[in-house]
Amino acid sequence: MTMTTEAKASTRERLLEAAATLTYREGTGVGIQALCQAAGVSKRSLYQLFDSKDELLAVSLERGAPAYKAWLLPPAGDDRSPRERILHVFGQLESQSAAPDFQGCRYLAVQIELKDPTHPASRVARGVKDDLTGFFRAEADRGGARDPDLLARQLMLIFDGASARAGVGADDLAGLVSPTVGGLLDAAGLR
Amino acid sequence: MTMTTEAKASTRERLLEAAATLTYREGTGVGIQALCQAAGVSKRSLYQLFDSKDELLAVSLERGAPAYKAWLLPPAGDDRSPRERILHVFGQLESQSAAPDFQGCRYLAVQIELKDPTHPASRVARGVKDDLTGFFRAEADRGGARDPDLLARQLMLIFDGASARAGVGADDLAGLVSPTVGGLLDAAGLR
DNA sequence: ACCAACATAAACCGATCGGTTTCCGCTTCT
DNA sequence: AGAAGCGGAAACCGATCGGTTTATGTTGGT
Repeated sequence: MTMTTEAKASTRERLLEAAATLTYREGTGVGIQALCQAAGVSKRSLYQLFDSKDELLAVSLERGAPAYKAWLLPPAGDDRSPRERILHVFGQLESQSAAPDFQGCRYLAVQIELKDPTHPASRVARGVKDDLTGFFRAEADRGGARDPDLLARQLMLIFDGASARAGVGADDLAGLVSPTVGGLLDAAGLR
Repeated sequence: MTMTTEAKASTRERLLEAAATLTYREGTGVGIQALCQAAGVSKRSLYQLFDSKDELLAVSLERGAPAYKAWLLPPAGDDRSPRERILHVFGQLESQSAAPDFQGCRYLAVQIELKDPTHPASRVARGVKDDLTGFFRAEADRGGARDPDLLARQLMLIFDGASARAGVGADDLAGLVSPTVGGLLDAAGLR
């Protein structure tokens, strides 16, 4: 057997990483030539690892999702209150928005750029967004919100709005997100 | 004189209209071939009316801005309260979001698609967004909000968030926007 | 009736698109 | 050492990109 475990997984990983980086910075319209060059991989290798550019984008987005969630969401077995756990998410967003290369939530951007909701990458993006909505609703529920579904939708409104505004450089979110979310949680009666 | 008034303005107008329609539906990446075909105009005419595709996009966006504002904002000499005037904007957004071909705010989409903020079309889009922010701030001020600047930023958060969420089909905004904005206005002490 | 301006269709330009194929070097196993 | 296969470089495919040019109407003014 040829080292089944431990694997370096290099060529595929480099492609996925390059796809993640370049499509975020330049949009989903980046050429596969640029992708391959950035990854140091030949087009030949690309097309024997993936069926198409679309699939590469989708897999790249999907592979990055767990890390994104792990970074955005609080640990599962957290002892903090739902309120604090929800605010944690927005704190992460706000801190990320300070980065010089921040361009907003990549999953939202992908859905906007690829107008077609049936595009594989768009489907993956929608799934990630749905997961975040689910987190909000679960916490809203746990915190005894008056209308957990409504609160979850409101939080997503703020999340995507903040992400988009900061992503296009229209706002830096400083002193904006926390009070807004706080007000929402108060109004929802989140204990 | 060759009919200075009354003008049919056909060729240029058709191009601007086609640009508005197609870039909204398909994104800023549409080819000029498709643009010309939709407008029933030759590429030659395009390039003697505009310097480049980028300029065409920018002019198209700019030409549509007054109509957009007229539709979105309440009449200038309105006798309604600031609160009602602000809610009018969100009512318009919500009603627009029901349309089957709604894809979110085109000015936000343009900024996200063209990552480059110096792109002429991106500059135009930013200007329109700034105008809306200015409207919110003016109304917040007039209504005696505790912190008019903060309220304006919050309202833009909601506006862009709602536009993006509805645009990608993640939410239909029904029963979501009005209570959320209402809560914000209450919290800001808008009389 | 003639002329000038404008708009069209279509060929053309070099560059790039997504995707395929050929060739060749390098590693790795036997 | 020899065989097998992975992966990189690069040519190649037809199509399209943004943009230019030529040649052919078509129109309206005098």
